[in-house]
Amino acid sequence: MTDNLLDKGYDPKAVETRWYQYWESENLFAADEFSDAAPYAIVIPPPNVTGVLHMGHALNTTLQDILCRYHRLLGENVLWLPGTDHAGIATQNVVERSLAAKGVDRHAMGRETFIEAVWEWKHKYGSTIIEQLKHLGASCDWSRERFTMDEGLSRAVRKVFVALYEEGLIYRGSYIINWCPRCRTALADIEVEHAEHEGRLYHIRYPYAQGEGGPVVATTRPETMLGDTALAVNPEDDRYRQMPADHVILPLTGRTIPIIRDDYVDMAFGTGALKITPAHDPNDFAVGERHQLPSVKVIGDDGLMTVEAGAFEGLDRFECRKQVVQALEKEGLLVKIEDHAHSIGHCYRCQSIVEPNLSPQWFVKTRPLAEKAIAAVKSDRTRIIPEKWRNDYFLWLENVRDWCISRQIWWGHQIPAWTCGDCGSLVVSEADPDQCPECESENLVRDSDVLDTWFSSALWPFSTMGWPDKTSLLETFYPTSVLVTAFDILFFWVARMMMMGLHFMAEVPFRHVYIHALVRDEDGKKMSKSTGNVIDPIDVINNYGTDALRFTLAAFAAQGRDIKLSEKRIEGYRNFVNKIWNSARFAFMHIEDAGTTVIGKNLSLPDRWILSRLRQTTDSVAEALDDYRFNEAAGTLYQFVWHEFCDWYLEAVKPALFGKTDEIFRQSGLDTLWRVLHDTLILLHPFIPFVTEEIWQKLPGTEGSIMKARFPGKDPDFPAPELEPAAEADMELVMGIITAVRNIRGEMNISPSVALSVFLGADDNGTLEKIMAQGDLIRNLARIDTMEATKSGRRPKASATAIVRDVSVSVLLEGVIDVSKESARLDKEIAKLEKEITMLAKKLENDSFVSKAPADVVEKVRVQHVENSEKMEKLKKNRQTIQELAAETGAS
RNA sequence: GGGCGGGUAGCUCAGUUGGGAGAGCGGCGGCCUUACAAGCCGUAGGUCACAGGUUCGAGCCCUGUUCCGCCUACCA
Repeated sequence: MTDNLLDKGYDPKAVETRWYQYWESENLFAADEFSDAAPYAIVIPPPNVTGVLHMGHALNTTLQDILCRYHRLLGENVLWLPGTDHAGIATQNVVERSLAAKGVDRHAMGRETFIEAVWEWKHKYGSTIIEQLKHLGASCDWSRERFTMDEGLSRAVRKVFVALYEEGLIYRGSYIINWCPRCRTALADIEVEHAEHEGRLYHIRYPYAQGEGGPVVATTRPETMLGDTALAVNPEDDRYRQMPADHVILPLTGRTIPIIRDDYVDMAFGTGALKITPAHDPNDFAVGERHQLPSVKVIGDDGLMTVEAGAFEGLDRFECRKQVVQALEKEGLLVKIEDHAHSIGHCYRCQSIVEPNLSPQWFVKTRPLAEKAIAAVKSDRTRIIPEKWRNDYFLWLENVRDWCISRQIWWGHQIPAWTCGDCGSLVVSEADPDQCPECESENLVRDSDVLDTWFSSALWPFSTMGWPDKTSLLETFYPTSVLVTAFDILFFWVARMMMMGLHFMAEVPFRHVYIHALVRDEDGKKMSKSTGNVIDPIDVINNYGTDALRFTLAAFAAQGRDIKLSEKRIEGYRNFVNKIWNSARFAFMHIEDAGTTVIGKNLSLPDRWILSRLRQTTDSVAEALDDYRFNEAAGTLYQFVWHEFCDWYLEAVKPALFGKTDEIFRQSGLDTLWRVLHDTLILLHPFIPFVTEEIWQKLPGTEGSIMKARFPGKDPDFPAPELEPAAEADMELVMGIITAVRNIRGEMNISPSVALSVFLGADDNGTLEKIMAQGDLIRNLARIDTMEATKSGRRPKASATAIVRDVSVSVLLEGVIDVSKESARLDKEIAKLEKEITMLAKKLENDSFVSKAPADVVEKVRVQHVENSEKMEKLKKNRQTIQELAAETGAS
C-alpha cells in the first residue's frame, strides 16, 4: 500500500478553495499577449456589478470555463477576459434604496456626492459576484479584469460617441420615447417588457363644434384625452363623409380641436374615429407630424398630470383616469365601457407601467450599423450557434428603429455634449471644452444625461483590450473566438457589439456566438426571486460541491432547449464525482509508479478493450466540444467512466492486480489502469476541475497542475491508443456471457454467494478459443465455480440456458431447479425474439426493400435474420429439454 | 396579429445527414462481493401529442389539428 491513499468519500469543501488559490498563485489563468501559440479568446458577458450569482450565471460561466480549460489542454494561448458592468439604472436603484433606508434622498445630496456614494458602494459590494464566479472555478485572467466605468473604457465610450456624432450617426431630437415615471428616465424600445392586461375600452362622444351629436371615439387611456389635439377618421369612411362641422369640442376642456382625415385610422376598429394625442402615443405623434398638430403634454415626467390637464392637474395618471371617466359620465358623454385585453409596456428594471412621452433625447441612427452586422452573419464571418437564432437576429436588425441612448439618471457615462449659454450652439467633444468654438463664451453647460449602459457594453470586446490604443492584446486576441451567452440579450448586447465592433474595428468581435439555454425551475418557469423558485447556485455548491453543479449544468446544456433544473439530477452527478474519486482511490491502492507506455505491449483483452474505448471516448469528447455539444461530451464521459471503466474494467483487472494471473498481466494492468486514469482525468478536467486536480496531484508520474497537461493524443510522450474493433467485439462477447449468467442467477433467484457450474457451447473453434482464453475472467465476474467450454455444447438437462451470439450458456441448476420458472423464462425470451424475426423477415420478403434500400442495409438485415433464427432454434431446443425434464420429474 | 420552440418510459430529458426506441432519477427483485450503500447485480415500463402524406422504410421530412412555452408587434 502506498501512502497516497484517498479518503473514503470525496469532500469538495476541503479541496476547492485550496486548488483555486493554487491555480491563481501559479498564474495558470494568465493569457500571454506576446505568445506565438494559437490564440483563443473569450470576453465574459459582464454581470451587473450589483449582481448576485444565479443559475444563469452559473451555466454561462461553466460553459465558458469548459471551453477555456479545454483549449488550454489543447495547448492554445487562452484569454478569458472578465469584468463587470456598471448597470446604470439597476445600480442607481440599489444605491438609492440603501440611502433611502438611511433617510437620505439623492436629490438632497446632489449629483457629485451621489456618484461618490455609488463608487463607495461599488468598492464595498461590487466584487461579490466576482468572488462567486471564483467559487465556480472560473479560470478568468483576473489580472485583466475590467469595469465599464473604468477610466480606459470611459475613454472608449467618449471616443465612440464623438465619432458617431461627427459621422451623423448620433443625433439629438424631440421624439416620443418610452418613459419610466418611477426611474424618471427614458428607456430604449427593447427595455420595455410587454404583458397582457385585462383593460377597458372607453367609448367617448366628442360633440361637434356646431350642430347636434358628435363622433364617438374608443380609447383604453381616457386620461390622455386631455392632451388630444385632433380627432381622426379614415378618408374612405362613408360614415364620416358628411359631418355638420369640421371641429369637435374636446370634452372636459372645452377646447376646440379639428377633425382630420388620415388613412392610418382603421375603419374596422371601434367606431372608426380616433382621438389624437401626439404627446403620449407614438402613432399619434406620427399623425401629428403629418398634420402639423400641436402636442400637449398632460402627463409629466413624474407620472402626475401637468398644468395642461386643467382641473386634473397634480393627479396621479391612474387616479386621473378614474376621475376623467366619472366626469365624462356626469356630462353624459361616456357612451359605454367594454372589456378589452391589450398589452401594456413595463419598465424592465422596476416593472412600472411605461409612459410614452414626448421628450428631447439622444439617438443612434441604427440602420447603417445594422446593415454591416447583418452582412457579417450572412457571410458567416460570425457564426451563430445554434443556427435557429440567426433568423431572430436578422429579423430584429432588419426592423430595428433608432436607439434612444440618453438616460436621465446620474450613474453612468455622462454625455460629452455642452450647450453654449450665450449663442446656444451645441458642442460635442472628447475633451472637456473651455469655451464655445462659435462665440468663445465660457458659459458652457454640460448635458446632464448619461448614456444607456448597453452603449458601453457594446464596446466590451475591444474596449476591454485597450482600444482606442493599439495594444498587443487587441493585436493578439481580437476578434475573439466565441461569445457565450443566453438568447435574452441577443438584441440588447450581441447585435450591438456586432454593430460597434464592425464599425470601429472593421472586423467582427467574435467568430462564433454560442447561445445557450435559459435555466428554469422544475415546472419550466423562469427562476425569479419574486416567485421564490430560485435554486441558489451557492447553496448547491455548499451541498453538493462545485464539480457536481458544473457537471449537471453541462449535462443539461443541450442545444436549443431550456434547462429545467432539479435537485435530484444534481445529486446524481454528485454521486458521479464521488464515483470518480473512488475509482482513483482503488487505483492508488495498486499503482505505485508512473505507468509506462501501453503501446505495443502484451496486453490482456480487457486492457486492449478499455484502451480502445478510451480512444473512442477521447475522440467523441473532442468532437462534441468543438461543436458546442456540451451535454453530449458530458454524457459520453459519464457512460465511459462509470459503466465501462468502473463497472467492467476495474472489476476485470482485479485478479491481475491481486497477482492471481501472470505477472505480465499485472504489469500491463497497472500500466493500462494508470494510462486510463491519467487520460480520463484530463478529459474530465474542463467539466470538473477540482476533483480532477486533487486526484492528479496524487497520481504518480504527474508533475504540477493538471491545467498544464495536454489533451490525450496531443502529448508526444503519450501517443493515443488505437481503436481496436476486434478487441471490442471479443470483449463484448465475454461481457455478454457474463451478463447472461448474472441474468439467470437473478431470474432464478440464486443467491450471489452460490458459485455456479456453467457449460458453454460454441460451434466455431475460434469462438471457443476466445472464450477459453478469457475463462478466468468469466469465472470471476460471473461467480462461476466450474466452467466447461466445448464444441458439442455438452450440458446437463437440469440447466437454465441463454444464447449469446453463437454461444450457448447453460447454468447447472443443481438441487434448486425450478423447471416451471426456467420454462417461463425461455418462453419470454422466445416471444421477444419471435417478434424481431418476424419484423426482419417481413423486410426481406418485401421486394421493394431488397431492391431499393442500400445494399449494406439489406445485408445487415439479412445477417440479423440468420443470427436470430439460429438463436431461436437453440432456445427452442432448450425449452424442449426443460419440458422433457419437467415430464420426467413429474413422472417420477 | 406575426414568428419560433416543444409535446418520446411514472418524472426530468437525450436522440447530428430517415435504416431495428435511449439515459438519469423513481419502481420492482437480490446483494454490506477485499474503491465506492453517494455502492453492486438483475429487471419491468413507451401505438415517440393526434390525423394524413412522401418513402422500400418516418421519433426524424411535408401538410393539417390540438395543447404548452417563449419571442415579437403602434390597431386606439
